[in-house]
Amino acid sequence: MKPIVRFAPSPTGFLHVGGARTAIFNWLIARKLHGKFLLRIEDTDRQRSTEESIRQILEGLNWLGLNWDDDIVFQSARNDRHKEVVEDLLANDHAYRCFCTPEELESKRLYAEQHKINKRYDGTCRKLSREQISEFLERKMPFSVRFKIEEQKTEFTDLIHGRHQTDLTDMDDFIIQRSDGTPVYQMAVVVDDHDMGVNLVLRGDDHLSNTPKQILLYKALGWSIPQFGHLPLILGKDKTRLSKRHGATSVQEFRNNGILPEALFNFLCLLGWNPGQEQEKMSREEIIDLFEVNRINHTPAVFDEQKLAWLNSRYMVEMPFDQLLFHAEKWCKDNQYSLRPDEEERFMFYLKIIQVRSKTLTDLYDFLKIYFDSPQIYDEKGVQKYFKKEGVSELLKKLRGTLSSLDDLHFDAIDKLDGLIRQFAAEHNLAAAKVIHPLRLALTGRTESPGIFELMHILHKDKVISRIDSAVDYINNL
RNA sequence: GGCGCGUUCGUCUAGUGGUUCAGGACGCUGGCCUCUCACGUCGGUAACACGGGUUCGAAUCCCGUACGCGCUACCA
Repeated sequence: MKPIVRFAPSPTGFLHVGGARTAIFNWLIARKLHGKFLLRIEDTDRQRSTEESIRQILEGLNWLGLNWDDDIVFQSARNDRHKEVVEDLLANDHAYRCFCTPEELESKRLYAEQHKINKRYDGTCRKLSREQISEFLERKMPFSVRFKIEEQKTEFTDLIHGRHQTDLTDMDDFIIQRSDGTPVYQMAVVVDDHDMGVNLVLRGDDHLSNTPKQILLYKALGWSIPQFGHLPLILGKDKTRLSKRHGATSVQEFRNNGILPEALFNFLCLLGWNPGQEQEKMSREEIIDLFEVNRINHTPAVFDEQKLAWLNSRYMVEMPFDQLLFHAEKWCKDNQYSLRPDEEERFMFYLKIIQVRSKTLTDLYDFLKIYFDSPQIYDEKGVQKYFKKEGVSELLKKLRGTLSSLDDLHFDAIDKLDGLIRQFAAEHNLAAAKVIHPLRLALTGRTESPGIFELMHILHKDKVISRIDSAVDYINNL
């Protein structure tokens, strides 16, 4: 049977990585077995749901490449249908009206808690007579609708956890419709999943204990029960549920931090699922191919940002050049930097040598900035170590003199620059490093960078000279 | 409180009764490379929560304990 799965976020915030992973796993099953991946927005909580959140969630899914099938279902638009099903349940005696007020229930609960007795609903309204009910209805008393539990236990096989039995004897006759006529979550999911044809529900572990209730509803309605699979949660470093205080948790934040979608996708897959092979960096196609629900773990996994960073760096390094160029050009355009035709070749070369040093897109952009702009600030430690040394200003000035007397063509050959700097150092009785380090700081503002001779070639004569000048000024003003 | 889920290196995990004094990856760490950084490369580090069983034999099966998490709402 082809799986029809769904992702059903409630639009009360950004797309969380936990939600994203749930979406990914669902998407993978659908794509692997040529089923459908549906999207439903659970916006019944009108207070907390926002348009902006919906936008963010869709954007996050798109960014991760999780395309959905069919039209998006908005739960709030299905109120009438939910009511209709509740009416059926009422008519078939699978549910009953409860006229207890929230206040009454609350005080009963409190009492039960204090006296350490079972605090489940006492079933007052379950025993109401026909006459009482019509009387209450006539008096227009508000009521909620409760599901009548009649079975002793339910049983189902969870795709991830295996056989799962629940003793129903101490479960409440749970509410399925609020007194304002809106359905409660348990009711809405069942109706929507059924109507959407969902036959496999893969969701977070936190719904595991709710599943028996839903199964009861399916049975009462005479609907076929989907398969269920419950994914372990994602935890933060301190092993508690991943939340804002653990740092970045929304897909959007990772995007802003220069993480590539394919890296986050790949990483999230590895959280709780094992491909059954040692290779961990996998393309979307490979993952679809290897994905198996029965290789999903049942242990909660800690979100390891360092490993994500590593994976991302692999994606950066192995990125095809045209893609790298695409990102670079987009950045240039966004920041209004442009190249003269004679610069292009050197710029491409620069891209290649900064690629291996960029662990994120942000790193890449930082390197690009070095190409276009003279250093605005110099690394503080570098200044201490190289600029505050005796005679550095004079040394750079002399170097500037030597370089400025060179022909432009000299900057086209990296090995010539190499020879020149080493010779210059030798003439001043210095180790080459003594010249290279201050020069690097002058050209980039940093203590680390790609090879200095490559850099001189890339920046070419004009930029090299003017940056040395700025550095000399800076040193003289120290 | 009740019910449920879970527990292999710091982290992600492999492992489904013997071929494992537990394999891979990230991290950390030592060397090499070197103008710095990164990459690369060769090494190192470190785990079956605890206690009982079952068995010739247990990380693997069973039972307790501890710890963590979830549900127990007219939240989703």
